Amino acid sequence: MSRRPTLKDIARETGVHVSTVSRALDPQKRSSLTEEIVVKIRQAADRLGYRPNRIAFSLRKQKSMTVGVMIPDITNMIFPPIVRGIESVMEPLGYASIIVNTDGDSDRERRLTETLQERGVDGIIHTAVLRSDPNIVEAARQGLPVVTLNRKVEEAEIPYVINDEEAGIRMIFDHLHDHGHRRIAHLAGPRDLSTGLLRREAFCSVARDYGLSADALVIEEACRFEEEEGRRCAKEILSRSPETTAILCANDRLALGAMDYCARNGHPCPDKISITGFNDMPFLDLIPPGLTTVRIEQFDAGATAARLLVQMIDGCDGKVPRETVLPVSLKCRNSVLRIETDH
Amino acid sequence: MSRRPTLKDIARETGVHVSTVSRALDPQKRSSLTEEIVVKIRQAADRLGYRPNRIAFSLRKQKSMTVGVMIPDITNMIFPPIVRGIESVMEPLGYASIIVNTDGDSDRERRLTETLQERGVDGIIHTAVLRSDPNIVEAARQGLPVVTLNRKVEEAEIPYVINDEEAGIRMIFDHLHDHGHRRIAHLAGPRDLSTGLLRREAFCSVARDYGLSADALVIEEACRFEEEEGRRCAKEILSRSPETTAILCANDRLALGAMDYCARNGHPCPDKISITGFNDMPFLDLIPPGLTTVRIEQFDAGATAARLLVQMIDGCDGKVPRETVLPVSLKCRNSVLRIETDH
DNA sequence: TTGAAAGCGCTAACAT
DNA sequence: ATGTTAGCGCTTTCAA
Repeated sequence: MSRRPTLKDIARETGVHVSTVSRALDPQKRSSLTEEIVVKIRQAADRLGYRPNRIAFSLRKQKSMTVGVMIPDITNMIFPPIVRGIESVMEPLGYASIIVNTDGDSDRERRLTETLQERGVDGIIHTAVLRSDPNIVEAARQGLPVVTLNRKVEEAEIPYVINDEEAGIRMIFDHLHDHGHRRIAHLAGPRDLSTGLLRREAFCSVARDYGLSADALVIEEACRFEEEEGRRCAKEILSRSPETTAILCANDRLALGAMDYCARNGHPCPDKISITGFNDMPFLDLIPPGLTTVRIEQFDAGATAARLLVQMIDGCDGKVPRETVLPVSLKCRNSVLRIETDH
Repeated sequence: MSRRPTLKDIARETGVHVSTVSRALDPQKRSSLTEEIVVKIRQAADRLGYRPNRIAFSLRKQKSMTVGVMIPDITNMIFPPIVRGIESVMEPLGYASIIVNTDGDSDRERRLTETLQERGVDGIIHTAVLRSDPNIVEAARQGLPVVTLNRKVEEAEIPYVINDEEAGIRMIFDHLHDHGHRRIAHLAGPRDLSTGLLRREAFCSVARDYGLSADALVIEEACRFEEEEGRRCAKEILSRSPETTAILCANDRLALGAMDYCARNGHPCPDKISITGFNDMPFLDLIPPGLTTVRIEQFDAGATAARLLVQMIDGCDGKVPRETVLPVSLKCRNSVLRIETDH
């Protein structure tokens, strides 16, 4: 249990200076040394079981090879794939990720941002729910590389990666319309979350394109992206507008809640009402009747954000696109019924 | 975008020595300074927006205030709650966690263990699937604090936190037996995963207690904890032993797969066959008919492991129990039918 | 009560 | 091609 060997130990062992050892162990500068001494040093390093001390490295180079990943809550199933996407590009480059859960709490978020900065992270990937967040913007303004995921950033020159929410809503609206649905209600997400707002706006926009007037639209807004809110809003929609044939939900959990409510109250999906989701979370295949939804490539989103961040860290800020929009796709299961058009 | 202020900057600003600044900012040693100068220093620190450099701190104190968390795969839904449990005790103490995914790959695991050590983690929480893992054991032997989750460790003096698998299997077996089931098959997990083996052994042990001879037991072993394997093994069980009235599965995903197979092949659960799971993963409520399973408190498991690790880091090794067994509970839904006993 | 100086392990500019 | 030296930002003896 003796302490880890350092360059100094290897230097003593091989009778050279520590800087020589440092050079011998650095693939970049190895070339400027005698083959013979390099071999000797590497052997000694192996023999002693030398492992570089990244902390000392970080202090010296002012580079921690660490990035911060801020997410609302890792237990929300959409985030693990994002995290793995980030890891898939960061880890091979030698970066470690410190993942923090903000719980959407802005106070907590501020503290965590500070913590990450104290730890000298080289950059931050900020997977946002809240549409505005001063702390991270401030950090970015101070020169810390930041990339935002899932949120358009107006405040600063922060590059962001988003999914094509608008296209997704359009796809699924088209899909419903193609199946004869004309009375399509929207079970919207919270307006203060970016996805909630974006999808709602997209819904209105698409509906307008189909010639529906804005005030004729049935929209019910959930307070949170949770099943319980899905149930509540489904009830509201059904009572306010009984002729509704389809509910286009802002995400899968709301849709699942809506389905559950409808099933328990004489409107089984899809026979009596069609319901759609957004996200395509895992295990949807196992939940009857099978939710038709919009698939988002979470892993890719994470990987893309990571690649952008690395570019920024490497100082290629100029080449980093301000906006990256990732394609989404329609995932058809069995929650949409083809119905007769009225006329 | 000027660089972050350091102790030296505050020293210059206030006209004192950096060591004085260091003391003034350390709650522990503040007492040995003049009230007046402490105030002056703290004000200057605030004004400059001073944030301590944890990397320099780490190098000096040989303590990174960072722990490594090794898990197989964060996208496996049982792990996020564990991670949050760990975070819930670590973060308030000032520790950050570096989470790494091993994918059950022993080579990857070796590399990641080294990476964590290079980064000077103060300890590691190792959430294992594989029953044996030389790398982490070696690290522990070298004096690195290590706590293992979900796995009994024979190899070394590593403290471990496990769930009471045996009690869980017994509960659910009792439950099935109480409901009249006598022909209970076991859909076992992979034998090389700790939970797979433990639950299988528990099943055999309980069956023996009920007077069933070992060679009469119907056991089918899955190669992986996945739905597809659940389907395959369910088919196998049904064809080998058509009189089976209940399948006790080693985890929820296997149970879900088994349910799916049975439903599609004329044995709907629970009417024709009763099926049980293990873990109580999220969303089980939404999947009909509702899987009866054993609930594991993943969050608590993570928190418990974290508390043990902190104790070890603090040098209280003596007081750390070698074994911690967490209670589990029965979660009844609707996948078990009461049937008539034969006699 | 405060200052001076050393050093954690490493890299890099400069010197030889 | 290798050695010398300084220093990243901090804590901590030892002196005063």
